Amino acid sequence: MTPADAAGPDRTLAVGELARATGLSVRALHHYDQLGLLSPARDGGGRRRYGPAEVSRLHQILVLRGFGLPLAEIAQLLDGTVVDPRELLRRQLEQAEERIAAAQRVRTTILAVIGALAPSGNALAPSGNGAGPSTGQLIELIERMIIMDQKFTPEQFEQLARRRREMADQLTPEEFTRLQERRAEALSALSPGQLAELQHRRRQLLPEQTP
Amino acid sequence: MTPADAAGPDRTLAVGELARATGLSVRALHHYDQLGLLSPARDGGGRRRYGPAEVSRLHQILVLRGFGLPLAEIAQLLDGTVVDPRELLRRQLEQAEERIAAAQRVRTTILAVIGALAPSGNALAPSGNGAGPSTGQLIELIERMIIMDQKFTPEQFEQLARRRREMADQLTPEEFTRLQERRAEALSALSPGQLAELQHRRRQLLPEQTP
DNA sequence: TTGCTCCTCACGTCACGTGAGGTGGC
DNA sequence: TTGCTCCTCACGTCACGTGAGGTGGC
Repeated sequence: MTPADAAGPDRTLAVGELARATGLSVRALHHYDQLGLLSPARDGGGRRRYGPAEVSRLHQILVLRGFGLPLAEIAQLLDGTVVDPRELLRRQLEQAEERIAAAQRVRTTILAVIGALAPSGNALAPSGNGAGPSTGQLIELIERMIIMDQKFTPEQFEQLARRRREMADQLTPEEFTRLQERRAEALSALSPGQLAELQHRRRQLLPEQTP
Repeated sequence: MTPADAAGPDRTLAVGELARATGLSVRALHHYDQLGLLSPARDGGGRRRYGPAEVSRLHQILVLRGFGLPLAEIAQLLDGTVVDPRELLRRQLEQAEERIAAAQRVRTTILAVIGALAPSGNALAPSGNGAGPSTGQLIELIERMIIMDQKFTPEQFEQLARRRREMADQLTPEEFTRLQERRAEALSALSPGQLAELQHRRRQLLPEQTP
Protein backbone atom coordinates (compact mmCIF):
# COMPACT_ATOMS: atom_id res chain seq x y z
CA MET A 1 0.00 0.00 0.00
CA THR A 2 1.69 3.19 -1.14
CA PRO A 3 1.07 6.49 0.66
CA ALA A 4 -1.08 7.70 -2.23
CA ASP A 5 -3.53 4.85 -1.60
CA ALA A 6 -4.06 5.75 2.03
CA ALA A 7 -6.76 8.37 1.44
CA GLY A 8 -10.49 8.05 2.22
CA PRO A 9 -13.26 6.44 0.15
CA ASP A 10 -13.08 7.06 -3.60
CA ARG A 11 -15.24 10.07 -4.51
CA THR A 12 -14.52 9.42 -8.15
CA LEU A 13 -16.79 7.96 -10.84
CA ALA A 14 -16.14 5.52 -13.67
CA VAL A 15 -17.42 6.51 -17.10
CA GLY A 16 -20.32 4.07 -16.96
CA GLU A 17 -21.44 5.36 -13.57
CA LEU A 18 -21.36 8.95 -14.75
CA ALA A 19 -23.23 7.97 -17.89
CA ARG A 20 -26.01 6.33 -15.87
CA ALA A 21 -26.13 9.27 -13.50
CA THR A 22 -26.48 11.87 -16.24
CA GLY A 23 -28.41 9.99 -18.89
CA LEU A 24 -25.60 10.58 -21.35
CA SER A 25 -24.10 7.71 -23.33
CA VAL A 26 -20.63 6.40 -22.59
CA ARG A 27 -19.83 7.27 -26.17
CA ALA A 28 -20.81 10.89 -25.60
CA LEU A 29 -18.43 11.11 -22.64
CA HIS A 30 -15.69 9.56 -24.78
CA HIS A 31 -16.50 12.17 -27.38
CA TYR A 32 -16.18 15.04 -24.92
CA ASP A 33 -12.86 13.59 -23.85
CA GLN A 34 -11.62 13.45 -27.45
CA LEU A 35 -12.60 17.06 -27.97
CA GLY A 36 -10.76 18.08 -24.82
CA LEU A 37 -14.05 19.39 -23.52
CA LEU A 38 -14.07 17.07 -20.51
CA SER A 39 -10.90 15.07 -19.92
CA PRO A 40 -10.88 13.10 -16.66
CA ALA A 41 -7.85 11.57 -15.01
CA ARG A 42 -6.93 7.94 -15.76
CA ASP A 43 -6.28 5.17 -13.26
CA GLY A 44 -3.50 2.62 -13.49
CA GLY A 45 -5.36 0.61 -16.09
CA GLY A 46 -6.02 3.62 -18.31
CA ARG A 47 -9.65 3.88 -17.25
CA ARG A 48 -11.32 7.27 -16.92
CA ARG A 49 -12.01 8.56 -13.41
CA TYR A 50 -14.30 11.55 -13.02
CA GLY A 51 -13.69 13.60 -9.87
CA PRO A 52 -15.72 16.45 -8.35
CA ALA A 53 -14.20 19.02 -10.69
CA GLU A 54 -15.13 16.98 -13.76
CA VAL A 55 -18.65 16.31 -12.52
CA SER A 56 -19.12 19.99 -11.91
CA ARG A 57 -17.78 20.88 -15.33
CA LEU A 58 -20.03 18.33 -16.99
CA HIS A 59 -22.87 19.92 -15.13
CA GLN A 60 -22.08 23.24 -16.76
CA ILE A 61 -21.62 21.62 -20.14
CA LEU A 62 -25.11 20.16 -19.96
CA VAL A 63 -26.65 23.47 -19.03
CA LEU A 64 -25.05 25.22 -21.97
CA ARG A 65 -25.79 22.37 -24.32
CA GLY A 66 -29.43 22.71 -23.28
CA PHE A 67 -29.25 26.21 -24.67
CA GLY A 68 -28.35 24.84 -28.05
CA LEU A 69 -24.71 25.89 -27.98
CA PRO A 70 -22.30 23.83 -30.11
CA LEU A 71 -19.69 21.93 -28.11
CA ALA A 72 -16.86 24.01 -29.53
CA GLU A 73 -18.37 27.20 -28.16
CA ILE A 74 -19.03 25.57 -24.81
CA ALA A 75 -15.36 24.68 -24.63
CA GLN A 76 -14.38 28.27 -25.36
CA LEU A 77 -16.79 29.60 -22.77
CA LEU A 78 -15.66 27.25 -20.01
CA ASP A 79 -12.01 27.92 -20.75
CA GLY A 80 -12.64 31.63 -20.54
CA THR A 81 -11.35 32.26 -24.05
CA VAL A 82 -13.05 34.73 -26.33
CA VAL A 83 -16.84 35.20 -26.43
CA ASP A 84 -18.84 37.96 -24.80
CA PRO A 85 -21.54 36.36 -22.63
CA ARG A 86 -24.05 39.12 -23.25
CA GLU A 87 -23.60 38.89 -26.97
CA LEU A 88 -24.10 35.14 -26.58
CA LEU A 89 -27.32 35.62 -24.64
CA ARG A 90 -28.65 37.91 -27.33
CA ARG A 91 -27.87 35.41 -30.06
CA GLN A 92 -29.39 32.48 -28.21
CA LEU A 93 -32.49 34.50 -27.44
CA GLU A 94 -32.90 35.37 -31.09
CA GLN A 95 -32.44 31.78 -32.16
CA ALA A 96 -34.91 30.54 -29.57
CA GLU A 97 -37.50 33.02 -30.80
CA GLU A 98 -36.91 32.00 -34.38
CA ARG A 99 -37.38 28.37 -33.45
CA ILE A 100 -40.60 29.19 -31.63
CA ALA A 101 -41.97 31.16 -34.57
CA ALA A 102 -41.01 28.52 -37.13
CA ALA A 103 -42.49 25.67 -35.11
CA GLN A 104 -45.65 27.64 -34.48
CA ARG A 105 -46.12 28.20 -38.21
CA VAL A 106 -45.76 24.48 -38.79
CA ARG A 107 -48.20 23.76 -35.97
CA THR A 108 -50.78 26.19 -37.31
CA THR A 109 -50.54 24.69 -40.77
CA ILE A 110 -50.87 21.13 -39.54
CA LEU A 111 -53.87 21.99 -37.41
CA ALA A 112 -55.50 23.65 -40.41
CA VAL A 113 -54.82 20.60 -42.55
CA ILE A 114 -56.25 18.28 -39.93
CA GLY A 115 -59.29 20.52 -39.70
CA ALA A 116 -59.78 20.47 -43.44
CA LEU A 117 -59.43 16.70 -43.48
CA ALA A 118 -62.20 16.27 -40.94
CA PRO A 119 -65.48 17.44 -42.49
CA SER A 120 -67.36 15.13 -40.14
CA GLY A 121 -65.36 16.09 -37.11
CA ASN A 122 -62.93 13.21 -36.74
CA ALA A 123 -59.73 13.43 -38.73
CA LEU A 124 -58.03 10.73 -36.74
CA ALA A 125 -60.53 7.94 -37.29
CA PRO A 126 -58.75 4.77 -38.45
CA SER A 127 -59.77 5.32 -42.04
CA GLY A 128 -63.54 4.93 -42.09
CA ASN A 129 -63.85 5.13 -45.86
CA GLY A 130 -60.91 3.06 -47.04
CA ALA A 131 -57.52 4.66 -47.60
CA GLY A 132 -57.74 8.21 -46.29
CA PRO A 133 -56.45 11.19 -48.25
CA SER A 134 -53.82 10.66 -50.90
CA THR A 135 -50.42 12.25 -50.54
CA GLY A 136 -51.14 14.52 -53.47
CA GLN A 137 -54.29 15.83 -51.85
CA LEU A 138 -52.43 16.28 -48.61
CA ILE A 139 -49.72 18.37 -50.21
CA GLU A 140 -52.34 20.39 -52.03
CA LEU A 141 -53.97 21.14 -48.72
CA ILE A 142 -50.72 21.99 -47.00
CA GLU A 143 -49.73 24.40 -49.72
CA ARG A 144 -53.05 26.13 -49.57
CA MET A 145 -52.89 26.43 -45.80
CA ILE A 146 -49.46 28.00 -45.99
CA ILE A 147 -50.66 30.56 -48.50
CA MET A 148 -53.79 31.23 -46.48
CA ASP A 149 -51.91 31.68 -43.25
CA GLN A 150 -50.67 35.15 -43.95
CA LYS A 151 -53.29 36.53 -46.25
CA PHE A 152 -56.18 36.31 -43.83
CA THR A 153 -57.08 36.82 -40.23
CA PRO A 154 -58.04 33.74 -38.20
CA GLU A 155 -61.74 34.62 -38.60
CA GLN A 156 -61.57 34.90 -42.37
CA PHE A 157 -59.53 31.78 -42.31
CA GLU A 158 -62.25 29.91 -40.45
CA GLN A 159 -64.82 31.03 -43.01
CA LEU A 160 -62.65 29.85 -45.85
CA ALA A 161 -61.96 26.57 -44.13
CA ARG A 162 -65.69 25.91 -44.00
CA ARG A 163 -66.15 26.78 -47.66
CA ARG A 164 -63.20 24.68 -48.62
CA ARG A 165 -64.63 21.76 -46.72
CA GLU A 166 -67.89 22.04 -48.60
CA MET A 167 -66.06 22.29 -51.89
CA ALA A 168 -63.83 19.35 -51.16
CA ASP A 169 -66.88 17.28 -50.34
CA GLN A 170 -68.26 17.93 -53.79
CA LEU A 171 -65.09 17.14 -55.68
CA THR A 172 -64.59 13.66 -57.05
CA PRO A 173 -61.08 12.23 -56.87
CA GLU A 174 -60.76 12.75 -60.61
CA GLU A 175 -61.62 16.40 -60.28
CA PHE A 176 -59.14 16.74 -57.47
CA THR A 177 -56.42 15.22 -59.65
CA ARG A 178 -57.27 17.49 -62.56
CA LEU A 179 -57.12 20.46 -60.24
CA GLN A 180 -53.67 19.43 -59.16
CA GLU A 181 -52.53 18.93 -62.73
CA ARG A 182 -53.74 22.35 -63.76
CA ARG A 183 -51.86 23.78 -60.84
CA ALA A 184 -48.64 22.03 -61.84
CA GLU A 185 -49.00 23.34 -65.38
CA ALA A 186 -49.58 26.87 -64.19
CA LEU A 187 -46.48 26.63 -62.05
CA SER A 188 -44.30 25.26 -64.81
CA ALA A 189 -45.46 28.03 -67.14
CA LEU A 190 -43.88 30.63 -64.91
CA SER A 191 -40.69 32.31 -66.04
CA PRO A 192 -37.61 31.75 -63.90
CA GLY A 193 -38.04 35.30 -62.62
CA GLN A 194 -41.64 34.71 -61.62
CA LEU A 195 -40.71 31.43 -60.02
CA ALA A 196 -37.94 33.19 -58.11
CA GLU A 197 -40.39 35.73 -56.77
CA LEU A 198 -42.85 33.09 -55.73
CA GLN A 199 -40.18 31.06 -54.01
CA HIS A 200 -38.83 34.17 -52.38
CA ARG A 201 -42.20 34.89 -50.85
CA ARG A 202 -42.42 31.29 -49.74
CA ARG A 203 -39.03 31.40 -48.11
CA GLN A 204 -39.92 34.52 -46.21
CA LEU A 205 -42.74 32.60 -44.63
CA LEU A 206 -41.14 29.31 -43.84
CA PRO A 207 -37.71 29.48 -42.26
CA GLU A 208 -37.26 32.81 -40.51
CA GLN A 209 -39.01 36.11 -39.76
CA THR A 210 -40.81 36.77 -36.48
CA PRO A 211 -44.54 37.23 -37.08
CA MET B 1 -31.61 20.70 -87.54
CA THR B 2 -33.10 17.36 -86.57
CA PRO B 3 -36.87 16.89 -86.21
CA ALA B 4 -36.50 16.68 -82.45
CA ASP B 5 -35.19 20.24 -82.37
CA ALA B 6 -38.19 21.67 -84.18
CA ALA B 7 -40.41 22.04 -81.09
CA GLY B 8 -41.35 25.33 -79.37
CA PRO B 9 -39.29 27.32 -76.87
CA ASP B 10 -37.54 25.26 -74.18
CA ARG B 11 -39.73 25.17 -71.06
CA THR B 12 -36.99 23.35 -69.24
CA LEU B 13 -34.53 24.65 -66.62
CA ALA B 14 -30.83 24.05 -66.06
CA VAL B 15 -29.75 23.18 -62.54
CA GLY B 16 -28.31 26.62 -61.89
CA GLU B 17 -31.48 28.33 -63.00
CA LEU B 18 -33.61 26.16 -60.79
CA ALA B 19 -31.24 26.75 -57.91
CA ARG B 20 -31.52 30.52 -58.27
CA ALA B 21 -35.28 30.28 -58.62
CA THR B 22 -35.75 28.23 -55.48
CA GLY B 23 -32.95 29.48 -53.27
CA LEU B 24 -31.56 25.97 -53.03
CA SER B 25 -27.91 25.27 -53.75
CA VAL B 26 -26.83 23.44 -56.88
CA ARG B 27 -25.26 20.93 -54.55
CA ALA B 28 -28.60 20.30 -52.86
CA LEU B 29 -30.21 19.57 -56.23
CA HIS B 30 -27.34 17.22 -57.04
CA HIS B 31 -27.96 15.58 -53.70
CA TYR B 32 -31.65 15.05 -54.41
CA ASP B 33 -30.67 13.55 -57.73
CA GLN B 34 -28.24 11.14 -56.07
CA LEU B 35 -30.92 10.04 -53.64
CA GLY B 36 -33.35 9.44 -56.48
CA LEU B 37 -35.62 11.99 -54.86
CA LEU B 38 -35.60 14.31 -57.87
CA SER B 39 -33.92 12.98 -61.00
CA PRO B 40 -34.30 15.23 -64.05
CA ALA B 41 -33.65 14.23 -67.66
CA ARG B 42 -30.21 14.83 -69.20
CA ASP B 43 -29.42 16.64 -72.44
CA GLY B 44 -26.86 15.52 -75.01
CA GLY B 45 -23.98 16.80 -72.93
CA GLY B 46 -25.14 15.02 -69.78
CA ARG B 47 -26.48 18.20 -68.20
CA ARG B 48 -29.58 18.12 -66.02
CA ARG B 49 -32.80 19.54 -67.48
CA TYR B 50 -35.73 20.15 -65.15
CA GLY B 51 -39.13 20.07 -66.83
CA PRO B 52 -42.58 20.99 -65.48
CA ALA B 53 -42.99 17.65 -63.74
CA GLU B 54 -39.70 18.04 -61.90
CA VAL B 55 -40.38 21.63 -60.91
CA SER B 56 -43.72 20.56 -59.53
CA ARG B 57 -42.20 17.67 -57.66
CA LEU B 58 -39.51 19.90 -56.20
CA HIS B 59 -42.27 22.19 -55.11
CA GLN B 60 -43.82 19.38 -53.11
CA ILE B 61 -40.46 18.34 -51.72
CA LEU B 62 -39.89 21.83 -50.34
CA VAL B 63 -43.29 21.93 -48.71
CA LEU B 64 -42.69 18.64 -46.93
CA ARG B 65 -39.14 19.55 -46.02
CA GLY B 66 -40.52 22.69 -44.43
CA PHE B 67 -42.44 20.38 -42.13
CA GLY B 68 -39.22 18.89 -40.92
CA LEU B 69 -39.58 15.57 -42.73
CA PRO B 70 -36.35 13.73 -43.57
CA LEU B 71 -35.68 13.35 -47.28
CA ALA B 72 -36.08 9.58 -47.15
CA GLU B 73 -39.63 9.91 -45.87
CA ILE B 74 -40.42 12.56 -48.44
CA ALA B 75 -39.31 10.16 -51.14
CA GLN B 76 -41.58 7.43 -49.76
CA LEU B 77 -44.51 9.81 -49.54
CA LEU B 78 -44.13 11.14 -53.07
CA ASP B 79 -43.70 7.66 -54.50
CA GLY B 80 -46.84 6.54 -52.75
CA THR B 81 -45.08 3.78 -50.86
CA VAL B 82 -45.88 3.07 -47.26
CA VAL B 83 -46.74 5.77 -44.73
CA ASP B 84 -50.16 6.79 -43.49
CA PRO B 85 -50.59 10.54 -44.02
CA ARG B 86 -52.75 11.00 -40.96
CA GLU B 87 -50.28 9.20 -38.77
CA LEU B 88 -47.63 11.46 -40.24
CA LEU B 89 -49.62 14.59 -39.44
CA ARG B 90 -50.02 13.46 -35.86
CA ARG B 91 -46.30 12.86 -35.50
CA GLN B 92 -45.30 16.16 -37.05
CA LEU B 93 -47.79 18.01 -34.88
CA GLU B 94 -46.36 16.42 -31.76
CA GLN B 95 -42.83 17.24 -32.78
CA ALA B 96 -43.73 20.83 -33.60
CA GLU B 97 -45.32 21.24 -30.18
CA GLU B 98 -42.30 19.75 -28.49
CA ARG B 99 -40.06 22.16 -30.35
CA ILE B 100 -42.24 25.08 -29.33
CA ALA B 101 -42.23 24.06 -25.67
CA ALA B 102 -38.49 23.45 -25.59
CA ALA B 103 -37.64 26.73 -27.28
CA GLN B 104 -40.03 28.59 -24.99
CA ARG B 105 -38.30 27.16 -21.93
CA VAL B 106 -34.98 28.34 -23.28
CA ARG B 107 -36.43 31.76 -24.06
CA THR B 108 -37.90 32.15 -20.59
CA THR B 109 -34.62 31.22 -18.98
CA ILE B 110 -32.59 33.60 -21.11
CA LEU B 111 -34.96 36.46 -20.42
CA ALA B 112 -34.71 35.77 -16.72
CA VAL B 113 -30.93 35.72 -16.91
CA ILE B 114 -30.87 38.98 -18.85
CA GLY B 115 -33.19 40.48 -16.27
CA ALA B 116 -30.98 39.36 -13.42
CA LEU B 117 -27.94 40.78 -15.19
CA ALA B 118 -29.51 44.20 -15.45
CA PRO B 119 -29.90 45.63 -11.93
CA SER B 120 -29.73 49.13 -13.37
CA GLY B 121 -32.11 48.38 -16.19
CA ASN B 122 -29.78 47.96 -19.14
CA ALA B 123 -28.29 44.51 -19.62
CA LEU B 124 -27.14 45.26 -23.13
CA ALA B 125 -25.01 48.31 -22.44
CA PRO B 126 -21.57 47.93 -24.00
CA SER B 127 -20.01 46.96 -20.69
CA GLY B 128 -20.28 50.02 -18.52
CA ASN B 129 -18.20 48.62 -15.68
CA GLY B 130 -15.42 46.79 -17.52
CA ALA B 131 -15.83 43.15 -18.53
CA GLY B 132 -19.43 42.18 -17.81
CA PRO B 133 -20.37 38.98 -16.01
CA SER B 134 -17.97 36.07 -15.97
CA THR B 135 -18.92 32.80 -17.58
CA GLY B 136 -19.04 31.15 -14.19
CA GLN B 137 -21.50 33.69 -12.88
CA LEU B 138 -23.54 33.32 -16.03
CA ILE B 139 -23.84 29.58 -15.66
CA GLU B 140 -24.71 29.99 -12.01
CA LEU B 141 -27.52 32.30 -12.99
CA ILE B 142 -28.75 30.06 -15.76
CA GLU B 143 -28.87 27.08 -13.47
CA ARG B 144 -30.80 28.98 -10.87
CA MET B 145 -33.27 30.25 -13.43
CA ILE B 146 -33.91 26.76 -14.69
CA ILE B 147 -34.59 25.54 -11.18
CA MET B 148 -36.78 28.55 -10.43
CA ASP B 149 -38.80 28.17 -13.57
CA GLN B 150 -40.92 25.34 -12.35
CA LYS B 151 -40.99 25.84 -8.63
CA PHE B 152 -42.71 29.19 -8.69
CA THR B 153 -45.45 31.11 -10.41
CA PRO B 154 -44.43 34.07 -12.56
CA GLU B 155 -45.42 36.45 -9.74
CA GLN B 156 -43.33 34.70 -7.12
CA PHE B 157 -40.62 34.54 -9.70
CA GLU B 158 -40.72 38.31 -10.15
CA GLN B 159 -40.39 38.82 -6.40
CA LEU B 160 -37.43 36.50 -6.24
CA ALA B 161 -35.84 38.16 -9.22
CA ARG B 162 -35.95 41.48 -7.40
CA ARG B 163 -34.46 40.02 -4.23
CA ARG B 164 -31.82 38.23 -6.21
CA ARG B 165 -30.90 41.46 -7.92
CA GLU B 166 -30.43 43.18 -4.57
CA MET B 167 -28.37 40.28 -3.29
CA ALA B 168 -26.19 40.15 -6.38
CA ASP B 169 -25.50 43.83 -5.98
CA GLN B 170 -24.15 43.23 -2.51
CA LEU B 171 -21.94 40.30 -3.39
CA THR B 172 -18.32 40.95 -4.19
CA PRO B 173 -16.78 38.89 -7.01
CA GLU B 174 -14.89 36.91 -4.38
CA GLU B 175 -18.09 36.05 -2.56
CA PHE B 176 -19.66 35.04 -5.83
CA THR B 177 -16.75 32.72 -6.56
CA ARG B 178 -16.91 31.19 -3.10
CA LEU B 179 -20.61 30.61 -3.54
CA GLN B 180 -19.94 28.78 -6.76
CA GLU B 181 -17.20 26.69 -5.18
CA ARG B 182 -19.44 25.65 -2.32
CA ARG B 183 -22.03 24.67 -4.85
CA ALA B 184 -19.56 22.54 -6.80
CA GLU B 185 -18.49 20.81 -3.58
CA ALA B 186 -22.05 20.11 -2.59
CA LEU B 187 -22.70 18.61 -5.99
CA SER B 188 -19.62 16.43 -5.96
CA ALA B 189 -20.53 15.14 -2.52
CA LEU B 190 -23.71 13.57 -3.90
CA SER B 191 -23.86 9.82 -4.27
CA PRO B 192 -24.28 8.45 -7.79
CA GLY B 193 -27.87 7.70 -6.90
CA GLN B 194 -28.57 11.22 -5.75
CA LEU B 195 -26.81 12.59 -8.80
CA ALA B 196 -28.95 10.36 -10.97
CA GLU B 197 -32.09 11.69 -9.37
CA LEU B 198 -31.01 15.28 -9.78
CA GLN B 199 -30.08 14.74 -13.40
CA HIS B 200 -33.31 12.91 -13.98
CA ARG B 201 -35.28 15.90 -12.74
CA ARG B 202 -33.19 18.16 -14.92
CA ARG B 203 -33.77 16.05 -17.98
CA GLN B 204 -37.50 16.10 -17.42
CA LEU B 205 -37.37 19.86 -17.62
CA LEU B 206 -35.05 20.44 -20.49
CA PRO B 207 -35.65 18.26 -23.52
CA GLU B 208 -39.25 17.04 -23.50
CA GLN B 209 -42.52 17.28 -21.51
CA THR B 210 -45.15 19.88 -22.32
CA PRO B 211 -45.45 22.36 -19.45
C1' DT C 1 -13.98 -19.44 -15.14
C1' DT C 2 -17.87 -16.39 -16.27
C1' DG C 3 -19.84 -11.61 -16.60
C1' DC C 4 -19.35 -6.95 -16.61
C1' DT C 5 -17.08 -2.74 -17.55
C1' DC C 6 -13.64 -0.65 -19.80
C1' DC C 7 -10.46 0.46 -23.80
C1' DT C 8 -9.33 2.08 -28.76
C1' DC C 9 -10.10 2.23 -33.61
C1' DA C 10 -13.09 3.25 -37.25
C1' DC C 11 -17.01 3.51 -40.17
C1' DG C 12 -22.00 5.26 -40.41
C1' DT C 13 -25.60 9.01 -40.00
C1' DC C 14 -28.00 13.40 -42.16
C1' DA C 15 -28.21 17.06 -45.49
C1' DC C 16 -25.68 19.01 -47.61
C1' DG C 17 -20.73 22.50 -48.00
C1' DT C 18 -16.57 22.87 -50.21
C1' DG C 19 -12.91 22.51 -53.03
C1' DA C 20 -10.44 19.63 -56.97
C1' DG C 21 -9.96 18.89 -61.67
C1' DG C 22 -11.96 18.83 -66.10
C1' DT C 23 -15.43 19.71 -70.10
C1' DG C 24 -18.77 22.17 -73.27
C1' DG C 25 -21.49 26.25 -75.12
C1' DC C 26 -21.87 31.54 -75.99
C1' DT D 1 -9.98 33.11 -76.62
C1' DT D 2 -12.22 34.29 -72.23
C1' DG D 3 -16.07 33.52 -68.86
C1' DC D 4 -19.68 31.05 -67.23
C1' DT D 5 -22.11 26.93 -66.25
C1' DC D 6 -21.96 22.34 -65.92
C1' DC D 7 -20.03 17.65 -64.62
C1' DT D 8 -18.20 13.93 -61.23
C1' DC D 9 -15.54 12.43 -57.39
C1' DA D 10 -14.59 12.80 -52.66
C1' DC D 11 -13.59 14.56 -48.23
C1' DG D 12 -15.48 17.64 -44.33
C1' DT D 13 -19.18 18.95 -40.90
C1' DC D 14 -21.71 17.96 -36.17
C1' DA D 15 -22.63 15.08 -32.25
C1' DC D 16 -22.56 11.30 -31.49
C1' DG D 17 -24.37 5.67 -32.72
C1' DT D 18 -22.77 1.31 -33.53
C1' DG D 19 -20.27 -2.60 -33.96
C1' DA D 20 -15.31 -4.89 -33.92
C1' DG D 21 -11.82 -6.87 -31.29
C1' DG D 22 -9.38 -7.06 -27.08
C1' DT D 23 -8.15 -6.36 -21.86
C1' DG D 24 -8.65 -6.14 -16.68
C1' DG D 25 -11.16 -6.58 -12.08
C1' DC D 26 -14.85 -9.07 -9.09
